[in-house]
Amino acid sequence: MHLYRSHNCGELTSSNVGNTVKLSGWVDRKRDHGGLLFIDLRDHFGVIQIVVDNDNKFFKLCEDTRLESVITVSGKVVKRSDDLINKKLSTGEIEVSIENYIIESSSEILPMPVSGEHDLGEEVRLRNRFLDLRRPSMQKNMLLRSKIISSIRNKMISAGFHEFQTPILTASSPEGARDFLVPSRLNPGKFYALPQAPQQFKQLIMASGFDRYFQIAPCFRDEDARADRSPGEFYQLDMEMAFATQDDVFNTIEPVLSELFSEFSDWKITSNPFPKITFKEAMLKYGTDKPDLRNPLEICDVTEAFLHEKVTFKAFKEQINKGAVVRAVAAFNVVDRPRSFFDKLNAWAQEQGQPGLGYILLSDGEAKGPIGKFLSKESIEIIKKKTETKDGDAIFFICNKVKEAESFAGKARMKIAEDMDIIEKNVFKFCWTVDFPMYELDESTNNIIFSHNPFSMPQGGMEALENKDPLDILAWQYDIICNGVELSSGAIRNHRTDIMEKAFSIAGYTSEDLKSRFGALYNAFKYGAPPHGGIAPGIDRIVMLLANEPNIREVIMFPMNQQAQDLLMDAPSKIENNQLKELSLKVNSIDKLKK
RNA sequence: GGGGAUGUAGCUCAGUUUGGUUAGAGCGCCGGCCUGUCACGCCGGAGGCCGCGGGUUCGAGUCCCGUCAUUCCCGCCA
Repeated sequence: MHLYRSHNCGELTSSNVGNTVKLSGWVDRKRDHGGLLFIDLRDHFGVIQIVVDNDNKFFKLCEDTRLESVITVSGKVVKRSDDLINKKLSTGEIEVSIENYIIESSSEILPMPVSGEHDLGEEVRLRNRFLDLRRPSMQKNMLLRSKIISSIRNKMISAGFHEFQTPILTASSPEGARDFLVPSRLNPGKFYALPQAPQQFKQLIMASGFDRYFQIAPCFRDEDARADRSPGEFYQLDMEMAFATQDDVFNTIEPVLSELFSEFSDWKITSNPFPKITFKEAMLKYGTDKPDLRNPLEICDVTEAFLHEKVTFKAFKEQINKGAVVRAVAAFNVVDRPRSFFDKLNAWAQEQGQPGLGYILLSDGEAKGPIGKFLSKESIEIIKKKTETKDGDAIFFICNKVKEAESFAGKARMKIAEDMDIIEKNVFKFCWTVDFPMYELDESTNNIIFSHNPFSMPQGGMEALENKDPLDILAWQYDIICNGVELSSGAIRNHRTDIMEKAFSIAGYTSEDLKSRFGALYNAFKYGAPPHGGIAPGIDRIVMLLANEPNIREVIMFPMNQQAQDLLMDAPSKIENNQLKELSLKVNSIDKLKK
């Protein structure tokens, strides 16, 4: 018989009754009855009950074995009598009566519970991640992650893509997020950067004549964390296609995502093709470029209704005269809600730093509510028509400068729907946000800057760059959204050096800037580059959605905490002086350093 | 960098509103009892810098100031 096991802890059934088996695993739980002792033995595959009588020579040893110790037992598989069957366990019809017992590795007193599902503090979980990961829910998440990645690889390969690795030690890129830097020993004073994404490499792969590239790519960005943003590093399904239009990219990635989501979830999924919403429309109707379409409420502009001469609502009128707009969120069938429903929303708005959340209630053909009395018949008609509301509905108003109004209306839309409990459940709602603007105005400097990726192809190409107002130019740039979570940005790239120079010059860069900052790409594109485009959905976020976890750390094996510290490995850590010396580095104000 | 929440036993938390005897519970741990449990049960015990520092007070887990840590959000994330 094998040194450690003949079976795993999850596979034995009543068909094995009478067999002598050997099992290894962790002591999940013990129930000591003095004359009789039960051990729940757990491994990756399941849990099985081991039973020992007190006339067994191993009884005392079993009693003394601490939880989470690793043991090897052998014994006979015994059928449990009908009244002793445990239906919660797949192995619940049987148990193993031990004939031999070996402690492979005994456990000290645990710093946190392992068996059972407990709410535990993040810190203790991360510091003892190897224990945390033993818990069935974490085993399940990690397995899901593995299967998702494997499935993605299969789908991409069968769609004609090839996986290539790109460098981890590369050059710092001037655009985008803060880089993680790595000092070079052989080149004193110079630094590598970890890639924020393999963006330039994948475009170089296209310029190198490969047709369809993908990679489960590690990406590194030194930015602050969020619940859905792991600090430091994350993974993307990075992909790029030669001779591709925007629709080609959509038609390629949509089936991958929808098949993936239906493979790993029972929830309803948006059918292909996913709806496409322009950036402009998204900002108006949803107040964000990542609309959560599970929420049926929409925003619309009703500025016009408040301009009417008979409207006496000065608070809005004065702001409108200064250039503000009024956005409305219509909430259907809320007339019977208690006053507290509206008061709570108003209080919430004030917590958000707003003056409040004004509303009207349509009832008996009239507009009631705090703002109702200021409105004229005509203006109410305009509002009803624009918001498509009727008696029984309420309309909430937000008046502010366009950007602020959009953003707060977006928040209010979600908050109102949450309070109404009308956000659709158990469903994945996908959409594309398309037609992002190529440029935007930097409000602090009044300069025109790239609004997203400077390598996106402007819609209309050179002609648009030469003739249009830069702020009106759209880019072949798109995001894919699921339930309000941005899974990825992508773009059709600018593969023409002449259009690139023009595009950069509009944002205030000279052709020398372009060459020095993005020399490799610029150079490569001088010698014949295919039109190309791609996208890079975030793997961690996909797994998070499919695992239905609210926090991305639940689907990452060894995540860092919010301060970008690995509590298990104690990273980042101090290094020896001779290491610094070898790298020609000196650390300033060392007394300020923590620990 | 800014804002909110939290910080009490190894773990999860109560106690803080209204300052007042020796700071409690469950799990875990140690000891005892228990032959059918499966979150086993029962009895007993150990375990506390109430995050840290300062202040107010006769007296501070509780009030005030500061600070640190964890977390969520804003900024940031082409």
